[in-house]
Amino acid sequence: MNEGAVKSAGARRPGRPRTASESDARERLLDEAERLFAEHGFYGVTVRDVTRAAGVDVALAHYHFGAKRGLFDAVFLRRAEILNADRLLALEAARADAAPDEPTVETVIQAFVGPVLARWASGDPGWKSYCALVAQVNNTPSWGGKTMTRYFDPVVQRFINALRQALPDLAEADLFWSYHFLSGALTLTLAETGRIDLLSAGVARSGDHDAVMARMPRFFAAGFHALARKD
Amino acid sequence: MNEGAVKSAGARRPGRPRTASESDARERLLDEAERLFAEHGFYGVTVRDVTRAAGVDVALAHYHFGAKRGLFDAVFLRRAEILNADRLLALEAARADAAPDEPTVETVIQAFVGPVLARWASGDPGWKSYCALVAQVNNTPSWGGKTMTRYFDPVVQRFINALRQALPDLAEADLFWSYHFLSGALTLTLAETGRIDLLSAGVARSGDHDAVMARMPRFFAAGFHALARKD
DNA sequence: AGATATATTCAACGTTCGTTGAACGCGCGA
DNA sequence: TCGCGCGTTCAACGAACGTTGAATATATCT
Repeated sequence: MNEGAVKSAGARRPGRPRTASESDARERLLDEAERLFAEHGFYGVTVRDVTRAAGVDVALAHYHFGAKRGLFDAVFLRRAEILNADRLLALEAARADAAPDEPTVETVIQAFVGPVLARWASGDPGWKSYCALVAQVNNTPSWGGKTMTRYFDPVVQRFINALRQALPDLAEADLFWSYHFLSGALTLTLAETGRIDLLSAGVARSGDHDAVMARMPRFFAAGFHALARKD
Repeated sequence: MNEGAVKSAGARRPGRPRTASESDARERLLDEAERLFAEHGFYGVTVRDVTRAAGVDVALAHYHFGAKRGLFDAVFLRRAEILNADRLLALEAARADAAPDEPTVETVIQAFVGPVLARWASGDPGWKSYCALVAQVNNTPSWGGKTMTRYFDPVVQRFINALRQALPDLAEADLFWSYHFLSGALTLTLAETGRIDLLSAGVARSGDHDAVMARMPRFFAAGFHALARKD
């Protein structure tokens, strides 16, 4: 008999029939890769780390995803699509609520940060990891900008347009820099490094979704408006 | 004769006498490590990458810095001390300018971001790399928070105090979250990933120090004030 | 049941990793 | 001038790396 896979991490039910496409080993590889990449970065994780955590042979990762980078891209793509759909829905809802007016700056920001913060605070550790991963990529100089652009900026452009309509007096450069500030604050929040806990001696807690949601839209709406004022 | 070190990167002047302690190979190792760590992260760079770039043998890195992590820490510490001193000086200058009043929120923010943005835009590639490195560490979940706290937060606390004095009505949690937002925006700026260039089709440029300095203090001062308003 | 396709493991490849002990060169104080 | 200490190179260790071709197990189809 097969005596490999000594410490199988899987909850694999042996009797259940399964079609080829719904392999749960593949899903487990994605989950473990997500967790490990988020914690240690792309180069800080080996393919063997991932396959060991998933309880499968190292060759299986290459069978499903090709090279190591393919595995990373698959991880990054999986939830990006969900997040983009969430955001577009939230933007449309904000537009519907405000009709026949355009939604306010604060409402647009809420539609932008709300979906990701909700997933982040949902209790699903997969989403927590994914958010931390995005934060790291967004601050990676060599290939982070291009990666973020590719996966997220088509939707981001829609939000930029909505912000532009809400702030007709804001210069174009101001608009993009303001979004840039928002993006940096959001990703640092999602990184959840624990620094704010230490700095504030516990007054503010890294994972406090409600605290962020209560402050971020108002804080950044004020910033956008401040740059729009010409004085 | 020695035929190693084929492509020596050094501008080593052969005639100059030098005491043991001012070895420029050591300095070159720090410079190259800084550049490479900033670009690819800690795990994305091998000790051999660094020594090859510095034009020295791989064993020399271990002689000067012990393990790989020692090299990284030496890189991180070198400019942290300079930056902290810069910031304290700027804070004192702001206080002196405002005396006998307390400096405004916008002035304190200026004293916080001004020194690092000035170094960042100074044209010294070493400082550019260092800033990108800090950005990456600040967004690293596993050990980033602790590292930032250790090297920077003693000085940050002084700025927090100054902000507290400028905004007596701001609740403590609001104060720390506001700083957190500022920190995220600043580090994403320093990361200089080029994403904003792509997103704005060139209207905003990643490395544009003047653009950031002209917007950041006003933008974030407005954010701080917005959370202080109780409505 | 037998054939077929997909999923997974086995075993190994060549390379590169971080690290180390010993030797070497050389300026400087005795 | 001798030797001593520091900076540096040499040569190599064992381990771990990403990747691969072939063998094996499992599920589906005829």
